[in-house]
Amino acid sequence: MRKILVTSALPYANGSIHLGHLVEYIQTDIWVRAQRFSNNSVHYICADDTHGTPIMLRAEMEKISADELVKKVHEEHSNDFADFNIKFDNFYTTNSQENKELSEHIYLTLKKQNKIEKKEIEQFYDEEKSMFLPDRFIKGACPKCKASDQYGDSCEICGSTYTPTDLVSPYSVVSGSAPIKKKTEHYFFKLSECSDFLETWTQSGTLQSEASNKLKEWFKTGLSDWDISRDSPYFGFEIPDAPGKFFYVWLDAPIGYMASFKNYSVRNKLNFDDFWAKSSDAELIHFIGKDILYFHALFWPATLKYSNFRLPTKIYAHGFLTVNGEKMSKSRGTFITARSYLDTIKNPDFLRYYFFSKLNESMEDIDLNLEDFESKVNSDLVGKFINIASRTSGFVGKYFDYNLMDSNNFVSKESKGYIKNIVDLKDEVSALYEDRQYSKLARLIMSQVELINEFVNLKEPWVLAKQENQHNENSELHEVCSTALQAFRLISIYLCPVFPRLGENIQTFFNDSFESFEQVSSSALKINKYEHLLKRIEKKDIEAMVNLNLD
RNA sequence: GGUGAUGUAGCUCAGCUGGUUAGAGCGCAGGAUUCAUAAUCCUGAGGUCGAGAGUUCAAGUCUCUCCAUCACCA
Repeated sequence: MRKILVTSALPYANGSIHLGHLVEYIQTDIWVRAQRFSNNSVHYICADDTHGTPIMLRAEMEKISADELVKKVHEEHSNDFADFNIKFDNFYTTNSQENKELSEHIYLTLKKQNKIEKKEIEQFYDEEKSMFLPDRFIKGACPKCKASDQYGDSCEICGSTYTPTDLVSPYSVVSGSAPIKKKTEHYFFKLSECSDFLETWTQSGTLQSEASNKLKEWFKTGLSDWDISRDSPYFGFEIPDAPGKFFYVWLDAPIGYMASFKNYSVRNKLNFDDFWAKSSDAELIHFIGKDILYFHALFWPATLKYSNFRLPTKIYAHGFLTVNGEKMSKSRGTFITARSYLDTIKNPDFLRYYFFSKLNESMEDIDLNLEDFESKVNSDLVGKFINIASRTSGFVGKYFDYNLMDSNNFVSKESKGYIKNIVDLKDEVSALYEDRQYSKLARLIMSQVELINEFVNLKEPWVLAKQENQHNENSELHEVCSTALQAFRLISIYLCPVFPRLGENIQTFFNDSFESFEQVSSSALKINKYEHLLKRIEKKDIEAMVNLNLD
């Protein structure tokens, strides 16, 4: 049995969860559930990422303290995740005592290892607010195309990139005043000294090959040292022995994985070191978006290594979500929040299945086409999959008092064959989950579903049912319906990690509890009266969802 | 500007190390059926595999150039 610690990236406490976020949480949650169905021991950890200037300023705008804001958002995020059946073992916060202690410990160890140095740098400063400004908080006209109100790092209109100094008449987003340049002392993690280690490590099979290739490019230009401090005022942890200096949010964010686990391990009597010490034999697997590969594949392993912790076993990066083929957009109503989906479409399983049917192991972007979403999900899930149970269970109730034939007692070669084929898929199914080849798995399983419907059409149980002698147990009618329903059960076991809510309904229907892929070697002996397991998506609900997200 | 990726039927996507008439699902057209949430099954129409050139007996699959989209970097 493998011992696995899994993380999803920490959502920033500055905004609501949207469908783009959910690609990752759904991908990870399916993976975690599937691992449990493969009888491995998994701990699934996450937290809110709570520090930094944007949080500080937003709290100010809302006239509450940063702590209050972070608490409020944590509750919102927790509810969103819970309602999508993203089942973290711990959803914690980086604004915690555990995280503070671990961050300090790691920093001090790095310092002892001579990996920290102080350098004087020049930064933009807002005199009116008495604070240093990140690039994103300086706006002005683009030097190239003169578009107004562009950010300090790049122009959204013409796409050119530059530094804030290049802007025409720059101003601080915070106060509106013109920023000045000011010198200050910052702390740096000497990443340049870690090049050799990182270059080897990133090519060692921990990353997808695409990701390794991407990183090669960064090594070509050479790694520069990493600025890990920010000046007061800043919402975060103050650096030990450095009054007025705080850890940059990206230092303590990944440490939040450890902190969340620490908090969880204490409550669940697990040994922290079993998972984080250098000698740990547990796997550590990070699911992330490709946009933060840089942090997870360079800064994070370097941080861990030189503070004497274990390194990640795998880093799995996924692509972005587009909606109807385009970047999510507020003006088109395609910047869809998790909550608006839940309020209109209600059932999280639809989105979970849709993402499942499109995700693979690569970093390619995936597209949510809303029309495709509606027809595909209705057709696959309701039209084909659920239909198997819906079209056969009536006969079983009416003529056989809800009793099913045990698959082992099937006499026809066909029935035996269908069941055996599905049972034999077990290893392939669990391997496809493991490798995150979800879309391939979806096709594999749907092809089985189609075979069963085909079989039912061919055997015409409704014709058999007209014959009196078919109403006895173990008749052909009984065997045909039992074959379909046993197959339906097996497929449900395979897909249970994908749609937990539908899975619940199916388990109730069979009076069974699905926990492991091993259960495909058993049969169900009785069903309950069939009630609709799933209600289809309606076009008007999708429209309502889009409308809710229009600016 | 540099780097990486993507570009296959109306839509969403498969096509491993190059090898018979390029596949699936959805959608569409026609038919079968009525057990089932107008669900299911069969048949069919639809593609110069982004464009051009090259290597090869043979290229969607390799090489080069170009175009488009996306991301990252200075």
